[in-house]
Order: sequence, then C-alpha cells, then structure tokens
Amino acid sequence: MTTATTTDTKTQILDVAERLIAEKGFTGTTLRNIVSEADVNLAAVHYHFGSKEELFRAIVRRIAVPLVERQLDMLEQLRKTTDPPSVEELLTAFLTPPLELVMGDEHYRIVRAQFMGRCRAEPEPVQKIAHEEFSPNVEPFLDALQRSLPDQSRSQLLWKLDLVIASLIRVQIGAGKPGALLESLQPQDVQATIQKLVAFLAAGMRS
Amino acid sequence: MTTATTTDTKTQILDVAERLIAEKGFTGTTLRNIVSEADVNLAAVHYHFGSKEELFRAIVRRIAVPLVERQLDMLEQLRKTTDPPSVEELLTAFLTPPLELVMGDEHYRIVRAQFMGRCRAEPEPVQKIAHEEFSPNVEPFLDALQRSLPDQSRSQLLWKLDLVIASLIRVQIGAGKPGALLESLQPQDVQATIQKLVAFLAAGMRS
DNA sequence: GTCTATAATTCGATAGAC
DNA sequence: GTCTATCGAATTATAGAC
Repeated sequence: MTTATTTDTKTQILDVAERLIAEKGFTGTTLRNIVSEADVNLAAVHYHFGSKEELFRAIVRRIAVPLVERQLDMLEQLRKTTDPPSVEELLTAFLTPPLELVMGDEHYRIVRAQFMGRCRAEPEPVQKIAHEEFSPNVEPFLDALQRSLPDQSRSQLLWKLDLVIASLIRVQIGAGKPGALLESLQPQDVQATIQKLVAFLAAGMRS
Repeated sequence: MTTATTTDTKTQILDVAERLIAEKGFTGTTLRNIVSEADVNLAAVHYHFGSKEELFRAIVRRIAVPLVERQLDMLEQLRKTTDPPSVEELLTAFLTPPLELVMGDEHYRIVRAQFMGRCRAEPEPVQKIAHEEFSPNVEPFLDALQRSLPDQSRSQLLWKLDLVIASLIRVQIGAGKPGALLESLQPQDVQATIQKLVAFLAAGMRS
C-alpha cells in the first residue's frame, strides 16, 4: 500500500472518536478532543471524513455492518436446523453478536459496547444514523418471531422486540461497571449474561 | 406575592428548557435556544438558576420529587393491604407514576416522558444528576421485591429491576411516536400500556 | 428583576502553503 | 496527505446600567 500512513491516521481517528463518543456522547465530544488524543491534525478529520457527522457514520458503519451480518448468519443457521426455532434460540441469535463484541480487543471491548448503547439513545441526527445502520436486522427477526409465536400480532411482537433492544442497550451502557449485569467481560461470564438475558426476555415475549 | 413576574419567568424557563432538552438533549440545547423561545433574557437564567447545570437539576427535581413520592406512596399502600404483594402489583406501583405523567398537561405530556427517558441515557454530568434525583425509589422497591421473590438473590433482582427501568426509559423516549408501545396518550391507552408492560416484565422477573 | 453589552472561550470548517 | 493559520459563528457566563 502506498498510503500506509493514511490508513493509520484514519483508523487512529476512528478509534479515538469511538472511545470519546462512548464516554461523552456525540455532542459532548469535540473534534479538537479527538485530534488531540489521536495526535493527528484537525484538518485531517475533514480531509478523511468530510464532517463530524460523516465521521460518526463511519464509526457506526464499521461496527454495524459485520454485526448485522453475523446476526443474520446465526438466524439463517437456525432456520436450517430447526423450523420454527424456539424464542430462546432466536433471542440468543439476536443478542450474542452485539454482546460478544465486548470480548474483542483488550482495551476496546467496553468502549464498543458503550458506544453502541450510547448512540442509540441520543438525539438527532445521531439516533437517525445509528438506526439506519443497525436496523436491517429488525425485519428478518420479526418475521422469524412471528413464525415461532403465531398467536401474537405483529404489532405486539414489534414493541416486545423494542424492549429486547432496550434491555440490550442498557446492558451495553453499563458494561464493565461494578454491579452491572455485564460486570465481568470474561468470555464465560458474557455467555452466562446472554443466558440470563435470554431467559428474562423470552418469558416476557411469551406473556 | 410581590414577585409574580419572577415566578412566571422562572417557570417559563423551566417549561421551555424541559421541552428543548427532551428533544435535543442537554448538550444539544443551548441557553440561547431556551431564552429565545421562552422570550426571556439570557441573564435571567443565571440570575434564577446560577448555571446551565443547575437549571437542569431544577427541571429534574421538579419532576422527580413528586414522582418518587407517589411511587413510594403506592408501595406503602400495597404493603398495608397485601403482604407480600405480587410481582405484578409491585411493578404496577413502580411504573404507573412515571407513565401517568404523560397524561398531564395537553402540550407537555409527551415532553415530560421524553425528558425523563432522555436524561437517564445521556453522558455525565446529566446522568449523575438524574440518578441522584430519581434513584431513591430503588432500595425500597428492591426490598419489597426480595420479599415477594424470596428465592432470588438480591443481585439478581437488582439487574432485573435495571431492565425494568430500561424498558420504562425506552417506552418514555418513544412516547407519542407512531408504532411505539405508548403511541396514544389517552388515559385508557396508558393504562393498557402499563398492563402490557407489567405482564412482559413480571414474566421476566420470575424467570 | 430585567436588560444591554461584552468578555473569554470554543466550536466546526476551510484556505492555502508545503 | 499533512500542516498552520484563521474565519465566522456559537457557546457559557458576567459586569454594570436601569
């Protein structure tokens, strides 16, 4: 690659911006905060991303694209083996990819979880951008839920899935904090958290 | 009262600030936005509240104090009649006061619900302030839940109550939006929403 | 209590040299 | 691609007249 330093600068900006926005929120984070900690020039942000908003979209996309892909993969795997799958299996396929993100890089696992939770709870235009990137998983899972719970209306399942997402966001925002459900980020503890969460939510889905 | 206009100015600032922060968030709302729409002078904010942060605290307190009081009242009523109360009764006592807020003033019912949801999902110092004002309800309800579900550990009940609050926040943020659980704000629809939410969450609490 | 005027910073964004 | 320098606008907060 003839532009190795460029890639590094771009990634450096993305990494630092993701961490700061996870802590302080989008409006609470300034480009100057980002370039200061990333040790890059202020103009580099506009050169690589165009604007603060487009920088945010790039961060979201870097997370959301492989995440949604993995969710849909797991859903597809389920449909191949058991049809219709149980509510627990569907919820596990939905919740595992986002919660396993926290087991990634040593220093970034908390950041990534908090970022996801934060950016879906903030005002416009943040919420709109995050929704656009994360939402392609909703319809396929709604369809699957409909087949597994045929006696519930689609509107019912929609607001219940909404509460599933709300619980996911809460767990993500609190990830790593003492007393939180996802306090420890060891792989086996993450798996245990997923199981508890699935049990809690599956009971609600059936109510 | 010798300071009738003062009270009006103060209330006017509180009302407009609450609405704007509900829409745009704390950092996304400027004092100039507030005084412009409230048709008061910029200096009046600092005269009456001291700073933007203290203004926010005043808004939160105006909502939280009577709300928490009402939650604890309903809890006390329950303990007088049935001991221990059912999980459904406890959740109803917890969820009814915040969700009935949306039935108040004609123009402000959506605003108030959104404000509550928003300010508990934002970064510091907003979250800290909101937590300080809203949290006095947690311990009493945890105690009551412990008695109604004696075979679950306190740490279990804690993260489950956390998910209850997360669901409440989600419902509040989406209040009034098409497709949301709390789409209509008519009193009978709010009651129906509370019942659905209680059924969903009570099943999870018992899981 | 309310107002004007302004201080003192900080913001996102850009022009232009290298 | 990276840098300096800066623009224009916006921010919270205050000083001081009325």
